[in-house]
Amino acid sequence: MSISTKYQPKEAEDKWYSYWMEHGFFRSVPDEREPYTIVIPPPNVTGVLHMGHMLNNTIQDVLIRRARMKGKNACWVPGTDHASIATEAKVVAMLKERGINKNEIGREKFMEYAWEWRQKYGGIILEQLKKLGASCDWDRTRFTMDDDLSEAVIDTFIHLYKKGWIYRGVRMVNWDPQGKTAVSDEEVIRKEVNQKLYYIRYQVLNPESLALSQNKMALDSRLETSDYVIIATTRPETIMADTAICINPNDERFKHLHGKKAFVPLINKEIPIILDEYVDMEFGTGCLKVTPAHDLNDYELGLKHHLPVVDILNDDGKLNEKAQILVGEDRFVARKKIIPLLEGAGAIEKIEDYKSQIGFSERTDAVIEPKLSLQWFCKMDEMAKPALDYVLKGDIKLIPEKFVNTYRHWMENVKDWCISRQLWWGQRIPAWYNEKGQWVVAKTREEAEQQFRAANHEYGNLVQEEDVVDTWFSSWLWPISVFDGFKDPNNDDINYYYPTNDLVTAPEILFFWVARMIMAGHEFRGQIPFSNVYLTGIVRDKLGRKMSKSLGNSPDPLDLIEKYGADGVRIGMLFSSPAGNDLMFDEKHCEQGRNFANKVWNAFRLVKGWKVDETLVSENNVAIAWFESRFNQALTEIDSYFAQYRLSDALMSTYKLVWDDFCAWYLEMIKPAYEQPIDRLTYDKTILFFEDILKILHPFMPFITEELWHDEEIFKQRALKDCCIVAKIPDIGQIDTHVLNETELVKELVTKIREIRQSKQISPKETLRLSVKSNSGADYARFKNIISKLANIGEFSFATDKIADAVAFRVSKDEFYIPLALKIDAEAEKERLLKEQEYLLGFLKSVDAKLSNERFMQNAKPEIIENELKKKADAEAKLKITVDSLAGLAG
RNA sequence: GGGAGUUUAGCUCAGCUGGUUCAGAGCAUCUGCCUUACAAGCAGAGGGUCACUGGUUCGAACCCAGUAACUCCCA
Repeated sequence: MSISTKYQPKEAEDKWYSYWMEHGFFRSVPDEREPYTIVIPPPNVTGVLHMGHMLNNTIQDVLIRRARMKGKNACWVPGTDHASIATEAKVVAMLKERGINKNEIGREKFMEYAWEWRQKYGGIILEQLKKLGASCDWDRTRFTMDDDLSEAVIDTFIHLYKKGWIYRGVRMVNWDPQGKTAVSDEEVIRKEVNQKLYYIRYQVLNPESLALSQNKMALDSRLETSDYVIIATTRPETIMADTAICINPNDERFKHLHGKKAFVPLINKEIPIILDEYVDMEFGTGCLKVTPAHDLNDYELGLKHHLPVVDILNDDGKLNEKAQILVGEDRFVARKKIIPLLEGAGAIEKIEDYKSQIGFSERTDAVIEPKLSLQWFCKMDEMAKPALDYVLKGDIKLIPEKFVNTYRHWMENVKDWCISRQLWWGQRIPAWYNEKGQWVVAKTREEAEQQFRAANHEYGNLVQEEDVVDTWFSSWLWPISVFDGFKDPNNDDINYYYPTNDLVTAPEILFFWVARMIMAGHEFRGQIPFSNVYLTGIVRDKLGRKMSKSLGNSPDPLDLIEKYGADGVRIGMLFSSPAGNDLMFDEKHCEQGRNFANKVWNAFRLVKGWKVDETLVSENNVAIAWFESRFNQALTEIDSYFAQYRLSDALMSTYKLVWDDFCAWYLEMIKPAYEQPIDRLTYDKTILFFEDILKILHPFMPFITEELWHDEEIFKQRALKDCCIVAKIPDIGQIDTHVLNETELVKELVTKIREIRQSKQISPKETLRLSVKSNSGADYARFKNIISKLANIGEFSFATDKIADAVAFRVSKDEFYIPLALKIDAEAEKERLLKEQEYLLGFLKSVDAKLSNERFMQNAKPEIIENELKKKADAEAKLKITVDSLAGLAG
């Protein structure tokens, strides 16, 4: 035999991926078949493939390949999203390297560079997906900033604005001072950070001196009072923005402060002491400084108590004139510099170490600043209702189901969506301003002018809104826009492919992507966008840490593919990755996957080496009948696992069918002796089995299966388009439970004999004699060949009585004897039998206890009782054999 | 602080509405094998007080209550 004992993935992978592409197997166009559609969660254009993508896309590819092989018209739409913040950051960095400043070149020029960047690097991740074997319809590749998709974004913006669901308002947003843009809650990563908690004294105004407050002398005397409040803060640089001190009205310690005022240190600003039960008496000093411009909770408190808002920070995080001191300093520098100032003023009580959660920008890693700003918002409440109902009614299934609770919780407490971003890379908001700051929403300048004209407003120098919309405002349209459902709402594609079938994504984006796609589906098509949402877990390392670039604990997927083959890595990802559970990634799984591919490869080599002798008569009919039934039984299991989206279980069933049943049992049963030929019937049947095995393996391991599929020696020459990728998954055939059950007994028998060899140190090469006393009615005669071959039995006989001087053992109710030249250790044998007897008696006792319990007999279902009776009968039969054997030993 | 989830073999996980021989799988471990398909392998074996405590029940890994530890989401 010439082929290698080891499967070499590399060559097969390149060859077959190109072959599939050339022959258009990934291509889908509407036809009369049932569609099966998946739209890819578009990866970020700036991204490179990471382990999360590997898992996610392996799952999608398994689903899509299986659907294709089930005869459906399978369509997997690929693409990328434009990721405004990340991409803009990359482009800015690129320009900086070339010595270009974004603001100097202006918007239009910047966009040219950005497109240039995206042209160059934007496709990397899709190329990487091909290495994995992803069978996407690449002709349908879309990008969220393609003209059509962008137009859809603008049109939907206008549509929602007209409905009154988009509005402008001042809100506290998460401000990224480095990216100089608002980011959504979901783009803020909270991390525990070691900080300091500063205890700062605020002088309390002495009311007795109030009357004298007009002159400076009097002010000094007022400040001389020893009465002060202490607040605890992690952000001393914001004290200049304080507009109140808040205490809990129930706090006995501070009753004397009710109705008084305090002074902000350093700037001596007078602020009221207000009362609110919001303040936690246990935390810090029980006194809270209220800084409405720089803290979300304080902002709400400020609204409630009608406090002024003093914003002391610029967009870049530096202090402005309103701070009065440290103007122009960065917030962190200011924090350092203000401490000595406060110390000098005697305002620092103490400083403690403190741990707290701080928000960081996902994109720039800058500390997020809560900031008040004028933003565009999309109202969520009305859209949330139907989107929630789809899931609660089960029109859309979340897998695993536990996410329904989380989904409901979020949808019932949904907040309006801040959709504007202070960036250029993205769809520019279609709002137009005149010189007076009046504005309209319109698709074009001309339309805007018309609207201004109609309203009798000036429209000489209209300026378009500078901000773009959030990237998710494109992504939520994805399942519709990839099929041009906005541009041409009644086209063949959208009518055929939409609603799509499955969406495979991460639970982290259940809300800001999945939920919003459901909203968009309802709002713009009156339909769900997909029927099932399969939520994958997070890929973690062995220690349970999330894989991330910063930790450096993530292997490069392409290196893994290089090392273990794409098939091996796919298998590795799917092992132990039940839906919704995190996956503790271990390279060992990939190794296991590679080993499995190699196993299939070698099984193939075995079969390939056989020569057929047409004159031989098959002796393998039982083996063939058994494997046929076993195969169909496994198919049933696999189908049911797929129906439940339990892919790792489906894979495991397939793995065991191939490795254990086919390789370890079936092939060993039928394998001719070395260099001996095989009969025609067995050979042909085995080839058919092999072909079926390749088919069920294909969704998991596309490359090796396609490679073997085209072996001309075994399968003859295939037509150009006769490929495994489009082969039909076998239908489930008949299952003969009788042969399955009897074979299980035979397998157990063979294992027992092997065990006896091992324990008595008898070489597998030494033939043994076996006598069978079948009490169960199982027909061991028809398994004679199999048993002889697998257990190396030379003489096979049937007995009606016990045989003395032989190793005796039992499988189920049947008795077996192996006469040995060795002496049987009667004592040890007796001990073994006594132990068995003891166990059986105990077991019987427990069964009898149930059967003699009146309440059990009354309450238990009939089939349970029947089963207990059967257990009793079985145990009694076994007991009798054991007792007889003991008697024989004694005699 | 609010919500959700997890805890079963050394590791990763199954275990459906409680009822099949003192709980299953894969990996890892141990023992014996280079038996001409495969050492990326073959054959065999060992390994668990189902987190803890109590309750319901004829019967609990499974249901209920409490405790502990961990994880995630929201504030």
